[in-house]
Amino acid sequence: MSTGSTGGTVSIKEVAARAGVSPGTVSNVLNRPHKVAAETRTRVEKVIRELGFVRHGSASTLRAGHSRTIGLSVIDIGNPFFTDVAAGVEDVASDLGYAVILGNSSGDHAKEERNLRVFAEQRVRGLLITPSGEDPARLDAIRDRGISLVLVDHPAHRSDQCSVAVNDITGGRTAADHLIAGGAARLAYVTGPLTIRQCLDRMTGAGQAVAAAGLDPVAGLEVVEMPAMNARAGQRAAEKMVAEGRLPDAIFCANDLLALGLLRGLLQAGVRVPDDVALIGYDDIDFAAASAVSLSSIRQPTYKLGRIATELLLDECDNPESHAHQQIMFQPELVARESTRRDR
Amino acid sequence: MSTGSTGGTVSIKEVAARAGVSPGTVSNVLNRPHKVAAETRTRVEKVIRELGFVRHGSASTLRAGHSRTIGLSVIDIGNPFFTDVAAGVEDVASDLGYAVILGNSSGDHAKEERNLRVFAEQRVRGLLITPSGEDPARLDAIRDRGISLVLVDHPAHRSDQCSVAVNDITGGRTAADHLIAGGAARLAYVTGPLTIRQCLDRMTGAGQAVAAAGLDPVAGLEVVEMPAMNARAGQRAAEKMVAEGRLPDAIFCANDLLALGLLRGLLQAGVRVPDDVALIGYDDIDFAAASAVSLSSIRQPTYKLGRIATELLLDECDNPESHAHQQIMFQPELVARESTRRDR
DNA sequence: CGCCACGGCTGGCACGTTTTAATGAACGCC
DNA sequence: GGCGTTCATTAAAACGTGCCAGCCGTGGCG
Repeated sequence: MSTGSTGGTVSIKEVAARAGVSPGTVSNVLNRPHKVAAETRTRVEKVIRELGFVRHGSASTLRAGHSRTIGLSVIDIGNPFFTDVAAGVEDVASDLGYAVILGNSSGDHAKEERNLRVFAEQRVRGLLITPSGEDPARLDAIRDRGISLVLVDHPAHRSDQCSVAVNDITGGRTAADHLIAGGAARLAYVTGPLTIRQCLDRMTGAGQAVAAAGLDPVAGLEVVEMPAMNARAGQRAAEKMVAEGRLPDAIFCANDLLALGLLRGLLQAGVRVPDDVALIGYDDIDFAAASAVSLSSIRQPTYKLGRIATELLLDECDNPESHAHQQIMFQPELVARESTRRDR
Repeated sequence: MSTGSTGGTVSIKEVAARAGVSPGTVSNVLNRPHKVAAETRTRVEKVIRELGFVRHGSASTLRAGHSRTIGLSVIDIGNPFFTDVAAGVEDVASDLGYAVILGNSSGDHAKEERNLRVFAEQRVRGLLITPSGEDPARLDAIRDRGISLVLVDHPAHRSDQCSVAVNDITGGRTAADHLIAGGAARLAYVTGPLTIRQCLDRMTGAGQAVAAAGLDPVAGLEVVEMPAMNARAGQRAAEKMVAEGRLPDAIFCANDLLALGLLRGLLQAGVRVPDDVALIGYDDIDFAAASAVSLSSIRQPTYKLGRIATELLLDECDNPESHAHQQIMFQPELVARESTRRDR
């Protein structure tokens, strides 16, 4: 522990005075050490340590015109999918000296708007966003403000923008194919709002699989749309389907939270999984493997999504000339477990 | 959508010019609207909208001497416990116009240090921290810098500081009592590093229960210390205990992630839960109820923890005089499920 | 009628940093 | 020995906002 008991805050000026140099030199020590004579540099660094000086980020941002923070706007921080993404983001950002400002929209459009405003006020260097709705104009407005943008889990609709996504149509088709291969002829798709692109794409993929298998495109895929995408909504969906007495052969859930809730609801109602109904989720969150009946799912490279998105973003920020915009699309992967075991 | 196509950034000065007032008046409109005549105010507000002006947070921070951001330092953002806390924090902060900067230490002391440095650079108004180790001096150093501090999930050791915690000793005792009441005589405690206070306290509580039940204080509570507190560590603990062939009557895990991993490991090894071994976790995360054998646990008011911590912090920031420091201690609650069912 | 009070607004300085042009010192070269 | 060159450092001007002192005009009161 050093002597830095200055009580308040210590500025570059005080460091300069104590080290017998000008403030400019201290600034150089901080930002362009190579431009400073070795002896001077070590002397200044010593004073910095002694005084416990830490650079005033706001002053720096104000002068430099840009900050060392990025914004991360997600739809539901309670969903392990986004948590994994956030972990990837945080790791990369932290390594490169950036701070991450977290914004959780809870699917609420107004709240997302408010978060974006906060990001704008903070003059974040860049923004990672999982847009909750289709609204290109709003995103363009942000870009016009000079804030770099990378779409996370959402393909870009223009080539001058980075995005990192996973093919949800393929994922939906893979899931439905798997269920059909297991012998299901009547499928249900339990989803969140279909205004969410992911939900819609996964449905599209499932529809393709149903059609390709020669099943009835309407009766073959019943769609159950819930207002939320958490475990509670899944449980309610189960209760609803059981109450209405029309259970399909197999159920595909738009994410694992829905699937886990649904699973619980089915089991409580005495429905056996996979014997009575097969079940598959989406995301392959950690808890999918540990559930009552281990849950089949579609795995996405979540952590990697966060890492790569952040790398793209910071590359765009730090090397604006050499940066090449990329739209990266990963392919999801089937993870078959007990909930779709076919030996029935 | 307004006409705000200024391309770059628009300052208070331009707003002032366009509205025919001085910059000071615009500042007043933003910060002390009541000091401005209604007519002038609406005119300025109109221009603000038209130009798409958004306040430069850094300039504001620099001048005002404090920012509208708070730091949140957690140990593992992948743990639903912390996610719930973060959700509570985000909700309150967002409501009061504060931005949350997220720092995830992953239990890494150096990384936590680095995050604290970033927080200091950003001149966060306050800091919510779940300290990963006992190091009061470091926290005091932060307070000396004038940054308000609220300890989350950790009782304060001094009365001039706010903290929000849950009684872990009680929780540990409750868990062990429950296992003993179920007929267990030989308990094991599977935990993360005992340098973590929570792990230690829960062990202390369990030890009290063992002693109170008249069991052997040594043989009655075997301690298995793992380097991490996630599902993987839990699974490894199970494999280890099974391999060594000495399974206790009941296992108490320091958190649900460990317990879920352990549960999976036990089931894979053919050990029946609760028939062969009873199992209880800690935190009562959402997924505890949905696991293979639904998991008994100790519930903590997680979301509330985050909310109240943030409310205390922002009260301390915004009303420094009237603020009364509080050390809040919640009591945890037993949630009994299948994994400790006693009819064996 | 003169004076004061007050509401409403303006002007300008300060916050801490970065950056650019200028300054000084040291040095080799014609 | 003067001169250009290089290197290390300095002085000063921004960046956009918040705050304070002060200005002006109006209206009430003695």
